[in-house]
This record gives sequence, C-alpha cells and structure tokens, in this order.
Amino acid sequence: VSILHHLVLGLSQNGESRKAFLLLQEIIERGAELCLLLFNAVIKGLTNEGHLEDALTLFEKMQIMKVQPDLITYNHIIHALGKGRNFSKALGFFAEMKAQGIHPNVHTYSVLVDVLGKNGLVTEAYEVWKEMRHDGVTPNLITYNTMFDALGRAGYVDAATLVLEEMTAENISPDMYTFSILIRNLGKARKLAGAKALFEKVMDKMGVVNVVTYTTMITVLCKAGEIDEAHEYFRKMISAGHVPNVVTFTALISGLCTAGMLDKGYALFQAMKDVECSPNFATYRTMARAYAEAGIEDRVNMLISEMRARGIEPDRFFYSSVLAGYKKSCKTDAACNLFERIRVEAIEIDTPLLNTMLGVLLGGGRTDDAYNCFQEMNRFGCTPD
RNA sequence: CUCAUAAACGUCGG
Repeated sequence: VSILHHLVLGLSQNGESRKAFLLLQEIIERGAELCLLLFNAVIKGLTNEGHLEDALTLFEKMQIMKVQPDLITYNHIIHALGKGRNFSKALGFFAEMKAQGIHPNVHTYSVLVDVLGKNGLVTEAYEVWKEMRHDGVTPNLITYNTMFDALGRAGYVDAATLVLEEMTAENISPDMYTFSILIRNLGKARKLAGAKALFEKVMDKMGVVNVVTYTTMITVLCKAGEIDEAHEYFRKMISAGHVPNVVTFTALISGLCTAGMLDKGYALFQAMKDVECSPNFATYRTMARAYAEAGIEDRVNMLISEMRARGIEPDRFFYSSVLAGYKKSCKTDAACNLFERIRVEAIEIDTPLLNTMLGVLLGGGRTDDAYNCFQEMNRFGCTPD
C-alpha cells in the first residue's frame, strides 16, 4: 500500500497527474489479479512447509472473498494434499477442477504422479499418466523424471526403460535428474553392474556429472557392500573438482560404518569438519547409531553433547536409531539409560520409537519391563500399531 | 522464470 501510494503521490505531485490516474485505474482493475497471485504465493509457502490445514483454510477463505482459484491454486492444493498423503482428497480436487472447466496442465499431472509414486502407489501414478495422455497433455522432462522415480521406487526398472524409450522417441533429452534417478533405480533393483555402466556411459557422453550423481553412485555402491569402490568414486569426484557435501559425506560414513569400518567412518566424520562441511542431524544419527551398534555408550553420549553444542537437538528419529543400535549390541542397560533421558526431555515420543524400545526390552529378556512399556503407551499419547 | 522432478536418515514389516 505504501509503495503504491508513494508512486501515485509522486506522479501526482510532479505534474504527471495523467499518469497517476492511469496507475490508479490499473490498480483498481487489476486488484483481483494481484489478490489471486498473492493467495497462490501464500498457499505455495504453506504447502512447502507442510501446513496442509492452513493451505486448505486459505483455499476456502479466498473463495469466500470472491477470489476464484485458478489452475495454479489447484496445483498447489493438490500438491499440499499429496504431501499430506491425502490422496483421495487430492484426486477429488483434481476431479473438481476438471468439473469447473479448469484444465489440468503438465504440472498438475507431475504433482500427482510424484506424490502417488513417492508413497508406493505406482499403479495409481500410472493411471494418472494414462489420464494425462487421454486428456491430450504432453509430458515434459520433469514429468518423465517423476515417472522414472515412481517406477524405480516400486522396483519396475524394466518398465522405466520402456518409458525412457518413449521419451527419446519424443525427442526429450534426459538430464542429471534422469541419470541420478535411473542409477538409483538400478541400485535399488540390485543391478549394480547396470548402475555402474550407466554412470560411466553418462560420464562418457556428457563429460561431467554433478555432486548428486556422484553421491547417488556412492550410495548405491555402499548399499551393495562395495565400500572400496564407493571410496574410489569419492576420490574421483574430488579430483574432478567437485565438492562433496553433507549428503555425500553422510552416505560414505554410513557405508563405512555398516561395513564394520567404524574407525574409518569416524575419521571421515572428523575430516568433513576440517573441510568446513558441518555434520547435520542425519550425519549425527548415522554416527551415533554406529557407535550404539558397537556398544560404545561413551561415544554415543559424546556425540549427543557435541551435536547439542552445535545446535542440533536429538529428535525421536535420532533416539530410535540409537536405541535400535543398542538393541543390536545387546546393550539393554545403555538403551534404558537413554530412554530415561528421552522421557525427561520434551521429546515427542511416537509409536515407532516405543516399538524400538519394546524391541530392546524384549531382546534383553526384560519381558516385564516390556509389558510395562506397552501398558504405558497410552500415557505417551501413542497407540500400538 | 506465479505451480511440479533426483542423492544420505528411525522400529517392525514388505
């Protein structure tokens, strides 16, 4: 308001009253348009931050205020619902927009394919894909990548290959997203040789790959137990001038620790700090779990202090991970000590966390304690699943 | 560029 006011005033007071009037007219005429843009912008923000309820409320509010949602508003709302795993409602809005004569665009279909695919509903994602084609909407690179992701998560590597051919036939060139997704898909399907071959082929044809592609490859190799080779890729990316990020480090640390090379994992954990790459919650979780699995309670506690000092508060994901580690090393006492700390802290205790603790107690032969813990679930506001 | 896609991260299960 202030900015527009000064603009109009400035024009008015400088012998440009004609221009001032034109501006005023435009503001009046296009107020609704601006309003819609602003609503969309705010709904987008709410969606990204996961505030589904607020997004829906705003969606209703704008209609009460006679600002009619447009295609983009619907896209945001469908995205919000999908992120909130409310797929039936998301599809409901999808149908609603069509009924309103608002034709979904390629973004709409991409969002639907994405949220369905990320939640294991690949069949439904493919239904949406078919509907998209039926509606005459042409998928673009992002839509294809999204579909590759959905297929890969469901283990349909070969189907993804067919879709890739379709994409090539439509003259759409793959990008780094495509390659990372496909490499991960191959890794997930235990096709290590295929993953490596693809990586090398991309290297060959494109000359370069990015940090994500390298990290994907490193992760695939680590999960396949090929830790030496993962290390090799790590060295290669550095000599190619890439800067490994916190995800890269965490992936490799995880690989080293899982392969039983705890000391090397910790060395890398220290090394990343030396290159100004700060460990994050996932890094601490990985490292702490490794020490818990090794039954080294002191180290776990040291890490907890350290992360706190760096402003990272352990959360329920962190704790359940560490508890699971203690279960593996049969350190039932250490787990109980930790659990005592958890309950005095204001940590949100959820069912999976309690499930983990139950596993610890049962594994340690503390059947009575486990039973008590089970009985106490309600007190934590949790229900058994 | 008003909107959509890739890498590390919890228990059990898949």
